Amino acid sequence: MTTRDAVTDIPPQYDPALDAARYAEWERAGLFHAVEERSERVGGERRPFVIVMPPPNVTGVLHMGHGLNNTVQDVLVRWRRMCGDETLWLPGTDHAGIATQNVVERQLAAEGKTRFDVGREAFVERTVRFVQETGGTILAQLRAIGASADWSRTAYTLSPDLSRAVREAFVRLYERGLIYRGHRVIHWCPRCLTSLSDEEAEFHEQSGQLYHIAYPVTRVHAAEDPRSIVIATTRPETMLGDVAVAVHPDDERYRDLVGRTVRLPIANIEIPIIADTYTDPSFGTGALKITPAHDANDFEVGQRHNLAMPVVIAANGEMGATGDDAPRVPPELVGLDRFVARERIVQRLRSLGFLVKVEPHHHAVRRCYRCNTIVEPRLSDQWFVRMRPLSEPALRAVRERRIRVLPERWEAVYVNWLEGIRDWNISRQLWWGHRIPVWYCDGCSHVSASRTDLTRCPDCGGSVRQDEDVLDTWFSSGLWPFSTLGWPDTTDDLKAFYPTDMLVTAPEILFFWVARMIMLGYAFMGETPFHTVYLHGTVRDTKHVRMQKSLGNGIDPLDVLQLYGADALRYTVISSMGLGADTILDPNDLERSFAPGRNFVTKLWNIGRFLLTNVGSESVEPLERIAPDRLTSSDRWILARLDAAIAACDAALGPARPHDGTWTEGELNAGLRLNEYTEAARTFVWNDLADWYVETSKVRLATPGPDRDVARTVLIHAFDQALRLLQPIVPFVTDALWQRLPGRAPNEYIAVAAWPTARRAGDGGGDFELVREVVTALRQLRGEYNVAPGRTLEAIVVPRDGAAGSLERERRTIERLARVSLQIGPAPASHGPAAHQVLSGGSEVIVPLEGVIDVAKECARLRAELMSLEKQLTGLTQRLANEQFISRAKPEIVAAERQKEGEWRTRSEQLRAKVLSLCGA
RNA sequence: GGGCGGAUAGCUCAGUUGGUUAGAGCGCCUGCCUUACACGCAGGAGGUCGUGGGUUCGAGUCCCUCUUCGCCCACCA
Repeated sequence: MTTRDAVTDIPPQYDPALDAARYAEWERAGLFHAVEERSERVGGERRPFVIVMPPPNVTGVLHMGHGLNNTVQDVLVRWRRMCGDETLWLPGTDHAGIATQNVVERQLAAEGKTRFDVGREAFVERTVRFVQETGGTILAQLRAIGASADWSRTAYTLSPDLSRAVREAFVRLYERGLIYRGHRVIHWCPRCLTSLSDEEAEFHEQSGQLYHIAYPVTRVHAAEDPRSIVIATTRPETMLGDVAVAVHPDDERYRDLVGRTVRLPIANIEIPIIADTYTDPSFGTGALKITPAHDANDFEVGQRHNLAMPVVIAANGEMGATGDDAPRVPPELVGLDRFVARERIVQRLRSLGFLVKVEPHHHAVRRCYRCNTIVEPRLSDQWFVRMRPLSEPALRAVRERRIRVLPERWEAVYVNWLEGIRDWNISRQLWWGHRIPVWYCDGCSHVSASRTDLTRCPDCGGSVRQDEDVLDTWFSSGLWPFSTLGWPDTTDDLKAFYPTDMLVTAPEILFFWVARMIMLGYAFMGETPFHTVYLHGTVRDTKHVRMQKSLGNGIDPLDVLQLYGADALRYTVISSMGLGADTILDPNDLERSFAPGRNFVTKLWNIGRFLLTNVGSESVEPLERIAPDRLTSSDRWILARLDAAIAACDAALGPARPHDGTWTEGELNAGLRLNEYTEAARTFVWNDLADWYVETSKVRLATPGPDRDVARTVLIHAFDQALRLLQPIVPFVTDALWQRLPGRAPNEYIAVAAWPTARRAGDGGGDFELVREVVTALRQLRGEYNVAPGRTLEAIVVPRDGAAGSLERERRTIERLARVSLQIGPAPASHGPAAHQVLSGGSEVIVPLEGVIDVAKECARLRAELMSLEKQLTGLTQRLANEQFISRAKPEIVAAERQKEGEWRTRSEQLRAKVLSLCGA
């Protein structure tokens, strides 16, 4: 905004429709562009401050979760930018393997096709096109909420650069022996047709049935009594894949049966009874069916006992077996969905008499985190990352305080997870993602992991084929803090900006993403990727249900922008940002949720409106040139309040980084209290600046003379500083106002203006507190006696020692704010019925109200006040008489209590005298 | 099954190491369009800090019990 509108043209509300143009101007001015040479790590002058944005899914659209996450980051980044750091907020998107593939597959399904109908190459091409069409959406939406990211560095996990980093990372881990191919039971999604990591297979509680099934023991000779072993299972369909029944070796009930066999019903084959300590004798019947191909634990038992591992459920979740195992699945069950088959098998068992009983059973089943399908444990070949060696430095980093996790309680969760970490299945049977850079030789069966595409076997020169699978999408996001800066090359960006500083995200991806970034950061960079992990809460509705599009309880941030503007959205989100606290918003009442933000923006706007119309266009002296003795008590007061507000904001935002790479005890949990920061800035602007200082200044601004200039200077200074304090939260309205302040050059932007520092000068304006007390007391009396607003009262203030002068100087302010005609001095010898108010310092306010005052009412009011005060005083006196308190409480607390007691006593005596004179006994 | 967090005004939440008469926003009541703002101003009502016990001179704050809501983790079929 280079033109300054005539003040009369300023509308009474800020118009958020102008936000987009304003943002475009910021971007044009390059305000958010970080310059690597300025980083002190490469010889520059500035400390770097870097946040890498958690990349949203490339085809995603903005929801409130993004809104919250990115607003938090933007506030931090804007704060540090004003503090003079070379600030980089690095944005980007994630190709989001399964998620994106599922979207495109749904499109295909609408055309009646599957991905197999179109083929791998065409499918990937189509997905690339889809990403090109929709990929920019969410980044544009982030601009709309004001995100001050460095868009020139926008990254994408599937870009050529980052894909090179992914391949490099894979090969290095492979070469270090940390990646291996394993044959084992993994989580399989029969809908997505891919394996999943432990984290991607989420537990969901559900009620089901526990089926008790009798497996008849094979008789040794015809005369033997028929016996059977009863096993319990929640998944009867897997029994077709059973290869044994296991009992505990010490279990007396079955000791004689170990080594014999049972006949598996339906499949009608003989399987052995084995002893294994994995079996818990106290659960159910103490006998356990072993299905190595369809249960991870059974797999281990199977390995120990060298058992066969027949697969009886196909990849798509339908019953079926191949080869020698084919006879296990009866023809009528082949091709049935696993859950249909379950019912059939149960019916069959019942009719055959093998079903002993069915019990209701509550348990947790794993579901695919992308499509919610119940995951099927499945035996297959997958690539794994050996995690133990990687987890050690990641654990040490937190234990040795090179990384802090806020809120602190998540640190224990992080540690607990890393301590029990298991190998990470990184291969996915998908088409959308980074193809695994491994080639198999057709001739010599040599396996090569390669940085470049191979066409010939490096060993024998034979033809090769690349592994069909792609990598877990979280593998590439795990490299994000350095892959986005140019790794594996040693780029200037990497030197200037790695390690980054803070990582801001939701706790739900602590394991998926944060922990892996830390592990991979150490693995490849030898250093932590960031020193602070800030985990914020979740956006929920008023029933505390997580906001989700699919649940229909979401709020579209774009609706909020439209109705109330980006600043209102940001203010609302940040002001409720208690450390780790969830944000509750009402999707059915946007007004209620976002009005506070909008109201605050309007208030700020109108302070500016007043100021610009009243300060005038003449130049304003800078505060430094105003001699201290020209400042009034109100000036000194507001400047002291400003200092306090700055200190409170600084304390709430906290240290930006640890001093020497390690967090001290005191700093570990300090800062990032965004709600406290917001509140400190808000109360200053609204309750101090607007309610008192602006009101006080009105008289001075209307009176020509040297004091008018002082008022103009202090007003402009205080407002300027307040805007700076608020810029990170409400960047649009503060920018609009700040640019219009007198003396501002056209190309100055508050986003890169200096963060305020306290002046710590002057006496703090304590005198003005008495003025405020007098005004408040008079207003209360007006209210108490229902004095008509238009009526000017006569009022007498009897000042405490030495207070007369400052009261006299603020006479017109008091008269205006309280609508009184003021007399300052000793109490008149006599006056008619009057209302009295005794103030804290011993000053007294007397309002004679002939004809209006009700003596009885005033007596009642005074008596009530006296009683209340004396009650408090009694308590206080008792406390001060208590030797235990005197000896054990901190001296400063005792001193404060003593002083308070003195004040209260004086006040109580004065009140008592008033009561006696006005009301008699 | 293990662990963690919340329960404070009608609603949504602050309340740092125990120490003034427990605060804010919204809502509510009364009165005001007082020429920056009715998205506002002034005044006001409203809380036995979930329950029961304990430690302490003193507890919303520390300890234990219970109730309740939520979250994370987990190979008991």
